[in-house]
Amino acid sequence: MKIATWNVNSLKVRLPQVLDWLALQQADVLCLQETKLEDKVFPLAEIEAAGYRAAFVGQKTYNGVAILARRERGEIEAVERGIAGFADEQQRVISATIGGVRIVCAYVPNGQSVDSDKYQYKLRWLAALRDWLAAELEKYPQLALLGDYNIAPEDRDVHDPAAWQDQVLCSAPERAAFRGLLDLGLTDAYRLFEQPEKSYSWWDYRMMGFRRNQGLRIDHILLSAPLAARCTACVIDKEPRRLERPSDHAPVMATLDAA
DNA sequence: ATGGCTGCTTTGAGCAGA
Repeated sequence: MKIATWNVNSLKVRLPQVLDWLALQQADVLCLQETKLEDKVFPLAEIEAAGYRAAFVGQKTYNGVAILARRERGEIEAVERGIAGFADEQQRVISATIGGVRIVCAYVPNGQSVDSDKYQYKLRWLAALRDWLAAELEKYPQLALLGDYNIAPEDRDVHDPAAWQDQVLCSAPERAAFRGLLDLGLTDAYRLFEQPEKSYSWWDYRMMGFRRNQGLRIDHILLSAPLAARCTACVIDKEPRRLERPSDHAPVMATLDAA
């Protein structure tokens, strides 16, 4: 079972790339962030025509998340939107069960800068996510949290750690929040395996960030212990970032052995 | 030192992203 996450920065613009990527990779589950689409205009027909089902929640202009699942994998079950107990107008979380695996698709707030109100919202949001996930893991021991975390967990996930030190995406409180998720018993699938140095999942559109590999690793797949035991690979696919009109994020994909 | 790109918005300059 191949499960993946991709911040597409507008599904309206990136839908052809998403469909091409699914056909190429044959991913079973793809979590999308920043769809930027209201539910009434979500391209469900095109996705179904490609052999996938979808659960989604969105809004105009900002945020928006979706879970796509290959029809052969069966129904998308027990769909839940948002973080229970955390009222939030921003559509950043959707969860569902596919093939016995609880999939949580998350778009963590960006935070803008460490001295902004948005940063405080990000930290509150992450605390609520952790508390909610603690309970979800009791209900669903086979749980994967996939998405755009907007956190580079360690300096090795940053092209220029000195420049980014204490900046948003890299600050100590954000990294502590990331470790708080690991403390729930989750494992960073990417770090289960030997990986190339200077591996990133996001590159700034400006200043030829991608060509110079000036990036950050901020998109992650965290696995509960039973799933980590089944994980045989985790990769960042940089190919879509090379396309015309790319998202600024690359997809991340983990492979799980049969249970 | 600043902004450097992209997508979006009751179309056009400003926002948000990271």
